[in-house]
Amino acid sequence: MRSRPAPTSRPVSGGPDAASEKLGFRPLYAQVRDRFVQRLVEGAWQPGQMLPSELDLAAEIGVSQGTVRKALDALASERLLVRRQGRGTFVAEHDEARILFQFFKLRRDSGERSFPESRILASGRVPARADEREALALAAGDEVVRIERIRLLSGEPVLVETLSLPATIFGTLAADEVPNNLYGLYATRFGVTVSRAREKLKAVALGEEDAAALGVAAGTPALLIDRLALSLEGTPVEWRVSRCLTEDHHYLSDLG
Amino acid sequence: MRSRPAPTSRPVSGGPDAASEKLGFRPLYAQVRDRFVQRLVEGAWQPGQMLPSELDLAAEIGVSQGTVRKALDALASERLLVRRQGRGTFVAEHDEARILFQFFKLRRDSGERSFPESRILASGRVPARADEREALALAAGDEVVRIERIRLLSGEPVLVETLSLPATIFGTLAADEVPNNLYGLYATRFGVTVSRAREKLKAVALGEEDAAALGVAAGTPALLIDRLALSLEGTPVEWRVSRCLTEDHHYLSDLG
DNA sequence: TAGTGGTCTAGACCACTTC
DNA sequence: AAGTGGTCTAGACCACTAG
Repeated sequence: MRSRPAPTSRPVSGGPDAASEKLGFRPLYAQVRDRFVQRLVEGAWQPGQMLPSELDLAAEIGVSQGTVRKALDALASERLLVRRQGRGTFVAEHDEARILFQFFKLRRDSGERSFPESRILASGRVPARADEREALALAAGDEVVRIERIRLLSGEPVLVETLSLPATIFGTLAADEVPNNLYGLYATRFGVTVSRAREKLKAVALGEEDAAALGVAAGTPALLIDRLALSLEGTPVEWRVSRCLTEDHHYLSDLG
Repeated sequence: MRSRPAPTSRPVSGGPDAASEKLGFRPLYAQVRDRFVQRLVEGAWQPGQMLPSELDLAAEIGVSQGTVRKALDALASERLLVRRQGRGTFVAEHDEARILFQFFKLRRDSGERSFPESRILASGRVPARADEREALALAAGDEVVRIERIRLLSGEPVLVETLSLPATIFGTLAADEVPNNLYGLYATRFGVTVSRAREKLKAVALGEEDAAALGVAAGTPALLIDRLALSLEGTPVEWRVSRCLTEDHHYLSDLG
């Protein structure tokens, strides 16, 4: 686990050494965590796969079980792994349940939540606009896959959204293969795991087109959600701007 | 620490016992955590106060240092305690910096965030309306302290809000003593710690009064934030409905 | 220098799941 | 019964802060 001296058979007995020579100090369990993340990024550990037991991992790396445990617990709290007592530790999957819980904050006012169905309005690979280049950190001349769709809850249209994806990653995405659960597709087809996102919310008046698509009058107030989704490595992989009707729905945010 | 047998001098040697007799199983560190929360609720540990060291607490309760550590770490992750290496463990305070970070999600579009100043429009103790009774779980005939105020960022009015507080707790709150940082006052004057809140967001069109107060045209889209704040014990202590202009501001939500 | 929290280890036992 | 993660303990040492 240390970065400099060649590990002998039983390397670590106290704390870190190479790390403490520098000013920065990175605990052993954090280094182990990073090593595990690397395996996820490389795809050595696939979604749904069961990891070796804590003791096996500890023996392989040459640290104690407790240190491996801290690393695995950290990754579980980041929702990259799922731990189940008696069964094992697994790589998290982007199934609908997880998306619904982690990334979909819109609820019926009654409190129930359901996964929205989607209807594609337009889709294609086009040169990135300036705002798309800025959001996704692209260079001039880069392309994006741009998707416009409408989403319905219980059959009612509640939002229209525009998605912009870097063509360098998603260039081969065809319009007719856009599923309801996009993040699952990103993972299985492109090996990209969306691990977190930041959303900026505003209130706006709907324009003519959006209003028509949603079947309401132009000028109707709508919740604007500007989402930037980041991969495991922290690079932006999706920019999504949604305009939502909030007559019967709300965005739920838990603080604290 | 066990709930049934009278503890002798050195009680615990393995795991829980009384707990495992029942179907439910509550780990030792969770019981220790609960015991610490109780001290916070009772006010035995005051905001800003330094706690005894881990070893002292462990000796007092009769568990190992590691178990006390897990309990303290849990409370620190709930932001009820603040731990600082080399200094000690302290009871968290509701200073402006914490409020700004934990409860105030409105940002300038430029990204900077600042604490808004407040201007009281109206304030008084009145019978609770039906919606207030429902939000705060009050009974018919109960009273609330209702406050209407406007808040400004960099001198610009950005939101109007209505706060409803149970009079049973905050009945003695006078209009002229409402500070900018309310949660700090709740803690110091009423012994109530706001530990978490849930917010529901919608987009609405401003009514005549709100629009006039904010100096914009009626019908301007605004972000409606409906916040219910909960105390340490989990009881609702404040209901707050804000209408925010989002021309130059947005609500920031981090997912993942 | 002393005291605090933070890390790491080692080993025992408990709770849960599966065979 | 075997294997997994979860809890608990005990003790050593490290990093940070303050007097």
